[in-house]
This record gives sequence, structure tokens and C-alpha cells, in this order.
Amino acid sequence: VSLLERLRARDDWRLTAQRRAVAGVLRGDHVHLTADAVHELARAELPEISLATVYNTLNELVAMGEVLEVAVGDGPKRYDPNVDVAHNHLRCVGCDELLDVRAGANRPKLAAGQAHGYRILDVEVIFQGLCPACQRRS
Amino acid sequence: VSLLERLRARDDWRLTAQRRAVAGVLRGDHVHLTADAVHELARAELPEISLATVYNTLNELVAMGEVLEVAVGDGPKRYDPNVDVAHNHLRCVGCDELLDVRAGANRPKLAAGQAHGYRILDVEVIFQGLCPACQRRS
DNA sequence: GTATATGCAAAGCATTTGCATTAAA
DNA sequence: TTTAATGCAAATGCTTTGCATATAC
Repeated sequence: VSLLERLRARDDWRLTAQRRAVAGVLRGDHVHLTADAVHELARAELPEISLATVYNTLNELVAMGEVLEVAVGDGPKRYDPNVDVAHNHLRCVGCDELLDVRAGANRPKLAAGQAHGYRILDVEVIFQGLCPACQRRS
Repeated sequence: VSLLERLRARDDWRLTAQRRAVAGVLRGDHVHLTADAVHELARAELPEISLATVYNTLNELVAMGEVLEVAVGDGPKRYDPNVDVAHNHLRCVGCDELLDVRAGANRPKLAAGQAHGYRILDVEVIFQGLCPACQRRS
């Protein structure tokens, strides 16, 4: 089921040209675009789309659970349409590239007695390292 | 060995009143202060310290490896002086509280064939959930 | 027709930077 | 005395917001 189809199914959410353009850009399984990049790409299809609308739309998609917000390291947030399959991230500390990696069978668990009364909702795992290009550079 | 002692030992780094104040604030094992909070607290000891100097100092401490920068969720970065013991973080998505948790014996490893040529330097694990107070509130 | 989304420009917040002054070594 | 750190204020980068206009339903 594609993002666009899921959005079409909603009756509480108006499907505008701008939102269709944003959804069109957020297609695929290894996409980690910044708001700015989404704006650039969406503009190819709809030149008059504004950055503010891109931000508004992305925030709505995140609130709906249709897109994942990935904030790691410095720099702008990334938006990841791959919400169905649990996965981890691999980031290059040199160039800030961000890749998806399959979640190993062993999702980390909190050690006993370490929950501090929390109800755990999610575990985020981020591998940090140097990509091949940045290894050569350093 | 305390942070202040380690800093005194450096001969390439001038120990000023401001830097001593920042180091004084970053004492203890469960400290996750924002730059602003460090500024507030440091002001108690040294009223004329500026926020810019706090930022400069924190960045230097991070670059030296004496302090950990923790950027998770929205909101400002936190600074964590607990660099010696590897540990994970537990964050409340409601109020943004941040706690240290012991790293389980099983640090997550990248599945075979998923390294994409990267040289891995670090793994960050962040448990997200609701703290007791925020559970009651919701 | 009516509620909602849009674009624009301005505001917001966290952080960094340029530069003249001050202080550590 | 020399070199580096400070404070201030302005600039930056990302993101959000207010409001009049346009558009989906």
C-alpha cells in the first residue's frame, strides 16, 4: 500500500496538489530527505509549492504516523517514509549520509530494574561511523 | 579523575574562571543539561559569564572528548559529562526528561553484510517512552 | 458555500561568529 | 608581553506562525 493510496483513503485530510507532490517525493524504502530537499524535488512537479507548506505537510504526515522523523547529529531533520518495516540507521559522521539497515533479531532491551517506571514505546538504534568515501578522505 | 582535574592537566588549554565555572556545573553522573541550563547554573558562581562563552566552552569540551553531546528529539542539545562509562539513554516523549541507563550486555551489532563499507565508531541506543508523571497525565 | 490549505513574509529559537577588549601564561 | 579567551551584538540556519487569498469538498 503506497503512501499516496493511504492518504487518498483519509476523509479527514484534503488531498491537494501540494500534498500529492510531497507524497510523490516520499516514495521508496531508502529515502531520508531534508525538508529542503523535499521542497526542491516537489518543485519539479509543482513549481509554486512553498517551503512552509512542505514543512506543514511533513509535520502532519509525521503526526499521522505516515512518515518517520529522523533527527540525528547536527543539521536538519530527515523524513523517512519507511514506517512499515522496523529498521535502524547508519550515519556517516563525516558527510552525514544516512542509510537504513535491517534491525538485527536482537532489539536491545532495557536491563531489569532500569525502567525507572517508564512505559517504553520505542527503541532507536543509530550506528555511527565513516562511509567509504570519508575513510579515504581522512 | 574529575573533569576539572583533567582540564587542569592540559597545557594547551587555558583554565579561565568561565571554564572552571562550566566544568563545575558538569559534575556528576546523571547530568544532561542544555547550554542554557549550564549558563544559568554557571551564573550562580560567575554572574558575568556569557552564553556565547558557554557554547564555545561546551563545544571545546565535546571536541576534546571530555563531554558528550546528546541530541535527541526536538529541543536543544544536552551535555553529558559521563564519558567514561558506556551507557544508553531513556527519554520521555512527553516532557523530554532524559535518564542514563546501564548498557545491557548485548550492545547491538550490525547484521552481517549491512556495513555498506562503513567503519563503525559508535552505537547510540535511545529508549523512548513515557515517564511515570506523563503516564498519569495522559 | 464553507471550512481548510496555501503562500508570503515575519517571527522564533538554538547556535555561531566577528571584533574590540580583557586576562592567562 | 604575547597569545588566546571573553562579551556583546549581529548573523545564521532551520522551523514555525499570522494572515489574507485561493481551493477542495
